[in-house]
Amino acid sequence: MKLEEAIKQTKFNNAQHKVLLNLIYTAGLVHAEQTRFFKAYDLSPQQFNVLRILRGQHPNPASVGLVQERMLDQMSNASRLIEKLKQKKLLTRRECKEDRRQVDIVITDDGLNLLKEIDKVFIDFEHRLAKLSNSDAETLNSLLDQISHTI
Amino acid sequence: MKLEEAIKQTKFNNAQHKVLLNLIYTAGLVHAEQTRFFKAYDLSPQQFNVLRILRGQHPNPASVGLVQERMLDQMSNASRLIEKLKQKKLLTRRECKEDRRQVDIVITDDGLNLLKEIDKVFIDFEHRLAKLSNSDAETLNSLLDQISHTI
DNA sequence: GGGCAATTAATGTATATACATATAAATTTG
DNA sequence: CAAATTTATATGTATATACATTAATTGCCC
Repeated sequence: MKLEEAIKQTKFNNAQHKVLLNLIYTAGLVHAEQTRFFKAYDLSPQQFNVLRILRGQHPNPASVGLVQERMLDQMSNASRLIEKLKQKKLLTRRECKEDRRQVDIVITDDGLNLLKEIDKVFIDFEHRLAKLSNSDAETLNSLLDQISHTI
Repeated sequence: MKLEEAIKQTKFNNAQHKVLLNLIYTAGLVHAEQTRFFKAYDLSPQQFNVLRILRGQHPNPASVGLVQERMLDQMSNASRLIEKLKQKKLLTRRECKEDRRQVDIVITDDGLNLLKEIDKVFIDFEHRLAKLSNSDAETLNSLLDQISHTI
């Protein structure tokens, strides 16, 4: 559902004001769909994000800090997210030999298999969410970049 | 900071995949800035949203349901948000005479004054966040509409 | 009018998040 | 090399959110 219908408002102060509402609204929709999608795998979108980061490093370990700096929203709970994934046996966490402040985090075979399973349907899912031509998608990316670049 | 720098990733599967990351990322930045902005008024962005909805109805009362359906993200805690604003004396809540299941919610003079104060700087703040030409802003709105329309 | 489904709001609960602080190890500095 | 500083991670706490459930009231249908 488009913004106007969703919030029952047809007039906006200006296009910039509407952009901000639309951005938050649309991102919220996308986030909700992603949450629903990943629920079938007992993951949150962020947990999936972390697993993908770990796969990118595999077979090398990653530290909590490395995961955190690559996460989409860098809040302070990478620790707890990782703990959750460890409980599900999707990653291992052990003290780093070289720097005992750090922990070595490695995705497990279970984690890799889960990602492989998700891979099968993930691209289709993303294209369903972002139903845009390549050129529209590129335009959208560049406009979003304009915003994030100045914040 | 742009997406690529923020998540230290320069290659994406395709433009659609990047759009989804970019959308969540940029909306997160905007949301964080809004949270920071409203903190000076001891409000959350959602609380501000609720106050504006109530001002739109003033001097008529609004029900919890009406507020909820106009909110940007319609979660289930409109009740609790309203309770918070009542504690701050920014609105009043009383049983609705016509339908005793409902409650009549009205913004107080304190609430209206607070909004008036925020109004003074809010447009500038929004233009700083969405630094786009009118035509770019309109393009962005239409691309976001394309996404939300199909979800 | 009595019983039942639908509506409205509030609450319970688990998890997520923001922000501050704590703890421990490494690094710098005098 | 000891003290102070910085860095890496974990934890505490308050609030936010998603989702399910409850409680009260209304409207409907017979």
